[in-house]
Amino acid sequence: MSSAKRKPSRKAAEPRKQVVTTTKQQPQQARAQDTYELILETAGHLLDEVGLERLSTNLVCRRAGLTPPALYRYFPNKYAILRELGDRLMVLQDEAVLAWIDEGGMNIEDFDAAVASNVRLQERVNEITRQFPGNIFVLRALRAIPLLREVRLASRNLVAERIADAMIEAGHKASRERLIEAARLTVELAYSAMEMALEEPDRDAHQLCTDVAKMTIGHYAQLAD
Amino acid sequence: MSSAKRKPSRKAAEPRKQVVTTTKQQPQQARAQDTYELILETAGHLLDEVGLERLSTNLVCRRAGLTPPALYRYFPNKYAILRELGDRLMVLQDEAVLAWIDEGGMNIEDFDAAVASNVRLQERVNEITRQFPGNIFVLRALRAIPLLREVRLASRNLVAERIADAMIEAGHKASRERLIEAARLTVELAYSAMEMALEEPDRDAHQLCTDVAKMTIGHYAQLAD
DNA sequence: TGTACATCAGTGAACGCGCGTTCACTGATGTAC
DNA sequence: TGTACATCAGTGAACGCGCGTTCACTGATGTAC
Repeated sequence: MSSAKRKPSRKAAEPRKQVVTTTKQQPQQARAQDTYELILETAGHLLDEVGLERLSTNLVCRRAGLTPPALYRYFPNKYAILRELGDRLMVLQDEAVLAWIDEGGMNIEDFDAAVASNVRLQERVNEITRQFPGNIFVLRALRAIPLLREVRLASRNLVAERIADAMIEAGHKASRERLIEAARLTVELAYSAMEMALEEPDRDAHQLCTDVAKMTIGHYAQLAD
Repeated sequence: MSSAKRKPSRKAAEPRKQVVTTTKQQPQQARAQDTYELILETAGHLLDEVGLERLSTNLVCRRAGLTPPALYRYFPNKYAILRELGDRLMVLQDEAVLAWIDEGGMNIEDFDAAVASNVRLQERVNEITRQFPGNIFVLRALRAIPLLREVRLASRNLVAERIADAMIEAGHKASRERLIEAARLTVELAYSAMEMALEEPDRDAHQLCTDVAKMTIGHYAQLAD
């Protein structure tokens, strides 16, 4: 579809947005999967080294020992790579949250115990993120690049809905809409704290998680009037 | 200094970081100030149109009706422009917060009244930001570009300290360090909510501010044990 | 189990473009006397 | 109040570079019989 549309090739230096298809092309056969992974891994490490702005497809190729057409076969541009990285990080985080809910992480009456449970979740998610190559830069890209924002928002909204549903099951009185809205905000708060912990490592991460947990649990409690 | 170091011009494609001096050059004489402002204004509007990634010095020049050396006289690169824009937005926001503190916005005992006061501040800051050209993109740049992060953090830390001091004056028992730490988190929460309101305009902004205010005031109250 | 062939995966080399940056210059603004 | 000169502000044109992208091709992997 994108290749078909590219043919006409207007000569005018048009201001049109040239909507970048972030969907990647044909993925696999045995060794192809390896290079696909190699590209992602290389990009992640390059992010840590040169940052978001200086990452380019050519640079990834050089570093991965590939020629551009090889990369091109799987990713139409650097945003497609970032999108895949962002997708994967979000999925990992989401899984941790959903597992925590399934384990009953939210079925706790006592305030302090609920806070402690929430802290455990945050620290688990933070650890997962810390081990992900290019973590901070991927998170920044998810905020800064319009095409990737939807990945972030989709993840946040999914998690917020599940949290809301779990609260309803636990007998919370507020409406589902209201709970989702509240959960979105608390998830954003957790994101912020995670980025703070990653970007300012001299900060007391445990204290940060505890504060976030107290604000979160307190907010849900307050919502029950 | 940077020009002196540039002379040797190694032929090797070095991986050295070439530290980008974001400090701008000589600013003013009568009309020069106008072009300086024109550059910033043009950049702000271009951000809204093409986004952060496609903004370039050449593009700003074309749009502003200037030749590259004219821009170059004041800004060594596009990051310097973004830095100045970010600086200005942060200063505007900070002034609003400090004015609110001076007006006694924090000297309120009653929970609901304190929440209402906090909401008023947030809405004032949001309005200031909304009127700033390129607002969302400037905020994203402040998160995504390493050189600009310090601008954001400096603003956040300044505001957090003032809030902590105001709380101490109002008789809060916790230590200054602890209060600053808490304030940093609540300021980040306010940033997040502001970005949410800007990026997802169909959201109920007033409700969002109220939730943030409740979490914030609740957190400080809880800190007093 | 081996050969013949189709499809998949990656190469080597090159392209046009816009970016950042610089050159030597002209025109505008201010100032000394 | 007017001229002469220094400094400031901006022009026009060009450069090298790396980026995104594409071409026609070779080599690897799987499959039919």
